[in-house]
Amino acid sequence: MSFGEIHIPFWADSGHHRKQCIVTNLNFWTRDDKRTTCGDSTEDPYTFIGNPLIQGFPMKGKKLKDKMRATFLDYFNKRGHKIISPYPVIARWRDDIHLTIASIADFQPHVTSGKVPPPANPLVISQTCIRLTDVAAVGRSGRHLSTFEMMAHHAFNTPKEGNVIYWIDQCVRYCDEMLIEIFGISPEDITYVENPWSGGGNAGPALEVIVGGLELATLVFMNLEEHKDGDIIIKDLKYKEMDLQIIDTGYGLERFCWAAAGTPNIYEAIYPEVVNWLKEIFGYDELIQSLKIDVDLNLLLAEISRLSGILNIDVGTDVEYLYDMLISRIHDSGYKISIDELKKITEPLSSIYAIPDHMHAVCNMLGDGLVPSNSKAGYLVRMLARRVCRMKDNLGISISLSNLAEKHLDYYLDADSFVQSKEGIMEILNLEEKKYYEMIRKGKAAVNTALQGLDKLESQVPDEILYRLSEERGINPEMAISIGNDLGWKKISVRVGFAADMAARNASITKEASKNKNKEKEVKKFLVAPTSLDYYEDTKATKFNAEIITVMKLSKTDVDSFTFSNEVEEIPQYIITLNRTLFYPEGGGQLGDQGVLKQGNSEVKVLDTKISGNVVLHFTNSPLEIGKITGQVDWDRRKQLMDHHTAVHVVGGATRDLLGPHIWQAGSNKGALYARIDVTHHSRINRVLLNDIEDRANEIISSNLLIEKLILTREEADSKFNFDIYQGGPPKHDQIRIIKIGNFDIQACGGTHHDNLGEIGEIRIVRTSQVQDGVERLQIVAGETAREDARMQEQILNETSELLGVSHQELPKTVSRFFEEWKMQQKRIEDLEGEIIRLRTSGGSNEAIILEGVRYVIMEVTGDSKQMMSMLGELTRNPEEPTLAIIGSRDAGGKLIVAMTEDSLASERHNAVKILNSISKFIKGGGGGTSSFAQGGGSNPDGIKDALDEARQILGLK
RNA sequence: GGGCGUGUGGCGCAGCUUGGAAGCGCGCUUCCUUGGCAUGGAAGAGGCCCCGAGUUCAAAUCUCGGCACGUCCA
Repeated sequence: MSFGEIHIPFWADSGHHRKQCIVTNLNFWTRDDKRTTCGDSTEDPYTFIGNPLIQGFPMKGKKLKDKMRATFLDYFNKRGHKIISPYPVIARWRDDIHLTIASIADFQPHVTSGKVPPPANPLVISQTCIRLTDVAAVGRSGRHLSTFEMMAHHAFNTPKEGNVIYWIDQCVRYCDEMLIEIFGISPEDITYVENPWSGGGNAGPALEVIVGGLELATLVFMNLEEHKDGDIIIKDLKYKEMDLQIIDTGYGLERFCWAAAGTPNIYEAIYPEVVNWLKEIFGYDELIQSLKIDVDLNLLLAEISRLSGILNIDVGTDVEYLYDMLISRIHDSGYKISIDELKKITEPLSSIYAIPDHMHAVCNMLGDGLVPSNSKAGYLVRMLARRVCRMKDNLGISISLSNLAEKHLDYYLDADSFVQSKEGIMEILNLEEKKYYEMIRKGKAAVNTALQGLDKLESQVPDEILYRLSEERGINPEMAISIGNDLGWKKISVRVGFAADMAARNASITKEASKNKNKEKEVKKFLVAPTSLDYYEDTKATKFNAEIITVMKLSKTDVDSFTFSNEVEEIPQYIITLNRTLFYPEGGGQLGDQGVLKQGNSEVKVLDTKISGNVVLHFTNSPLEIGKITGQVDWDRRKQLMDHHTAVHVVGGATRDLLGPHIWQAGSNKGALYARIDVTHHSRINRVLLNDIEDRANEIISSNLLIEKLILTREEADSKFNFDIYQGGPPKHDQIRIIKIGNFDIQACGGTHHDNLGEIGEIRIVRTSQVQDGVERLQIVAGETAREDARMQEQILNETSELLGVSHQELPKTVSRFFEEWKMQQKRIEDLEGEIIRLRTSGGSNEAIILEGVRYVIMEVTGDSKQMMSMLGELTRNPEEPTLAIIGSRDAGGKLIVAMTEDSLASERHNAVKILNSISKFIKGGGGGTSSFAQGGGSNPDGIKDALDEARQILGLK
């Protein structure tokens, strides 16, 4: 028996036979003797359209989903499965994925690795998932969704410990019984296709459950893990059997709904109200009537769904190519319509279908407290929002994003269960829509500029231009072309295959990037006994006795493999490890402790402390002998670090309090000099708001709450608190340390904290900056540093006041007055210089000589090159008075400028560069320019006079 | 996390490739045209070319750093 084959008693008990599909060659199990295909092949059309497969669900939309979900949960609940509430759609407990892509993702990696027990066993759940890999197919294929609910029953077995809840046989029995008894599906219609699953380091046999041409569920029996000594080979990777064996199932809620509704596609089954609303606003019925085509629209749409199920729609697929495929198949099926008519029917529909799907994902993501951004998960929601904007613009309907969201929330979601309020979601979407249209507006200018060199009759736009517009300006190729058409390049179009090339280009760039990423520097492993971390017991203790385990000299490359903060004053030379320590190692954004280690009469400085695995590394300036030591942590610094760390929690809580539940810590850093916290927020935080946050934070501090420190298991922590305890990032251990400041702020955190809030004293928020769109950085100082900061500011003000001789209050006014005056005086100097030139060169002045219709002005002036320029402007700009001017200045090593009135007698007769080159040697320099204007400089200002004399000589003026 | 791009009168932008006199459109001021408005015409004011270093005789332009902003990919 080869891997992936599934032989269970149930097959014989229920009359199933194993067959091989004549199309896909896959093996499958069926009760139907005559069946030759597996059910999911190109020869298996949907049979349920217009003829519901699942009985007893006459409704559509949310009611249908609710009843379907309840039915599923109830079936498994009655069979011993505990119902688990769905997890958030933003996978904040993981650092490898942004979105919850499957129900099993809820339990990875902590439960699936065996470290943490599952919340219940067995369990049943209906998990909202978001997958954006096939987003291009949504609305077009008839079945793709970017957001869906994965209904699932899971069981976690540890056969080695004799603990098996159930395995393949029972799992299939549950599934089969439910489909037949609960959903009324006839037994002959069900096929189970053997199709083993692998991915993400795990693998196992699996069954795809196909009914009526539609894959309703997948049953995965995860029992293998990737291992270098594994004896099972799948897709060139070695696997071995796991201790933990998992029933991982996935039933597509929306697909069940579709099969129950029998609509031409999945969207009509779950979003009927919004689809009809959009059709009405767009005028879809009128469009169809005006086309005067003689086909049954429902049958045509069903046919498109069926064909799309066979054709592969991928991210890089060209829409044009798809239509070519589709139209020939539709002609084969006997429909007499042209490709243009087909496009007119389906193009608007693809948007009308995709909009509610995208809005469902957008509302779920924003509802979970996500803030749109230009990176990470925030970018994904922005991308979806922008797709919706583009689609509604293409449809030509004028409904705002927030209106779409409002409608969607009312029909399909329970905003009450969201972290973010309905108003919050709408506000964010209004901001997003504004940003989108601003991008389009700027994009128009960018397209115009980018196309400048292109002939208006040209039909091809160079690929590079389109790539750049898309990557730098967010203008996708279709949009760029359409803007170009409006701007006068009537003939240009997106070349066939461009989308695929662009996707390939992105893929190769990504591949290249990940290749470089894998070259990360190797961190030295320290294979010594774990250090006892005694700093948690009493965060105020600073003096301790311990024994040295190792002393290691650091080489240059060793030093480079660590990153030291700018608070580390000298480059460490040694690493000392101890059996126990009170030195807190850098972690959770809190910098490492400093201090000293003493041994007899020797004393070494601890410059920094880090942790590697569970070994604390003390970075020192000198070595010590193996043996006993006394350690002393620098308390002033530690106290400051604790002030800052606790302050960061308080400021984070205060910000969330005032700005809303979407405030999430995106990173933090706590040093002795200052601390900073990055928070997710959709707008810049101005000083007024910052003052409010600062006030709120100080208010909390003066309430002197108790700071509780709890140690819980991962299970306890997850069940007792919300996911927002993981502000500092996904948990890395199965023991969770909770820092609880009353009910104001509760977080999992490994840092050192005070016992009472009052010990911080005072918090000042110094400034904000933006780390990326949607992430604000608050720089804060607390405790002694806060007072020092205030003193420093005071000093700067004092010095400035003294300099200007005015009080603090007068400073802004005075400085701005000085700036204005300076500008006016610059202007005045320029005017006066012009006036001087005029005086020196007019009337009887001997510095201007007129020779054969050209005025020659050769003179020495004062001023830098900018000032000389404006003088020359005076001299040579008037075309009525052809002038050749040569002026020199002793400024900065000597400067010479030769200029003449353009297109005049003067410029006809002389060449500025030639004149300059023959006189610049006197100032030991060079220069250049155009034939009517040249400037140069040198290093010998005393040569100016000689240079000007030489010029007179050359020009025959002497 | 990685890449790319942008910052120039009040507003919107060009110039940067290849260093050599800071430009365009709208707006603003004054005047002319008109019964008035729309409009048309003429003249004019308004620039630390984001900040700081460097290269250079010379930087809006090239290099590096900072600040602000945009965008794509994972």
